[in-house]
Amino acid sequence: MKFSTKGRYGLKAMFDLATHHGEGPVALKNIARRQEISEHYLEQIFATLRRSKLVKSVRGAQGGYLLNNPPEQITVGEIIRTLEGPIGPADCVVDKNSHECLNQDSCVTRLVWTRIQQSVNEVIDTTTLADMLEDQKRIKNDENHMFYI
Amino acid sequence: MKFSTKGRYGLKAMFDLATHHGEGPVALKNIARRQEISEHYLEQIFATLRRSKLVKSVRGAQGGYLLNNPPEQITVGEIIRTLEGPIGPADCVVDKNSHECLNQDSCVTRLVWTRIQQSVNEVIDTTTLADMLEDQKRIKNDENHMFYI
DNA sequence: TGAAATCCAAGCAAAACAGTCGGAAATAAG
DNA sequence: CTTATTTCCGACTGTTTTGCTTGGATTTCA
Repeated sequence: MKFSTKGRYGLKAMFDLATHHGEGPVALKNIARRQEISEHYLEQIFATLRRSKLVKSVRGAQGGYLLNNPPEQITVGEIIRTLEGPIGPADCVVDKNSHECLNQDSCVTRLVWTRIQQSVNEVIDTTTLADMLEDQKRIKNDENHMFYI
Repeated sequence: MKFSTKGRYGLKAMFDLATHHGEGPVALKNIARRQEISEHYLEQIFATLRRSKLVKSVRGAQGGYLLNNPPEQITVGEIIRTLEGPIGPADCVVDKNSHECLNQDSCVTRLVWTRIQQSVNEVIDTTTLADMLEDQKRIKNDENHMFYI
């Protein structure tokens, strides 16, 4: 029940991009340094993000990546699903044609998986990069950083 | 972001046990047949469940497993955490001493992971096996089974 | 005594994970 | 025009996790 590094690094990197939104292209090298992620590995992640139109790239010297939409219009859910695939605790709630639910009894456990899936969706689909920028402001203003523990 | 077969089979098996609560020991062979799970693999799962006192065993012929507490007192969360370990989308919200959060910026993404974790906890910690038995009654009463789709 | 069950320890193939490596192509700056 | 910078692309690889299987030992009821 954990996300892989693709999803975790990807969200960090997208948030990094959001903090530099409006300042022109950001080079992977800088994101990699700030977030302590292998640059080559980040390349793979950004290839996926670019193909799904969450970012756009500028090639060549002084190039880099930019958000393809303002932070208000990019949800955590879009980022994570792009990098992790569809979210759900079991195949039978992700893939309609799963063969795990032949038994009628198992439909009840499926109900549990569905509830988990929906509660995760609720969080990730209602949180945008702009919301995260707001969160960061609040964290920065609170000197002892206690409220989020 | 998926549970492994241990968690998924484990919940199915525990629900199976719950449906036979009060009828004496249930043999793994029967659970395995009903839920279409390898019997030997189920053994491993039940070894874990037994060590964490969610079930008790009766050895020998006519033996089997029983819930160690009534279905009202066993939550989905207990079962899943026993079999999957602590739940959370990233190490930094599961393991306090994780080294992933050195950068202050990353605390914001951590806030997202925490919200996901809490919303999953809310579901699994408030659902008991007794709730699932109730769900099954509702499903059985609804002939066309449409409400849970 | 024997069948039915849990208990226990190992082993193992396949898949997923988390990268690395080497170079090609594009572009801005000097 | 050249060079440094940067994205782009594809292949490869070691490690870990997953999802079992196998083979037996032990307990207990009939």
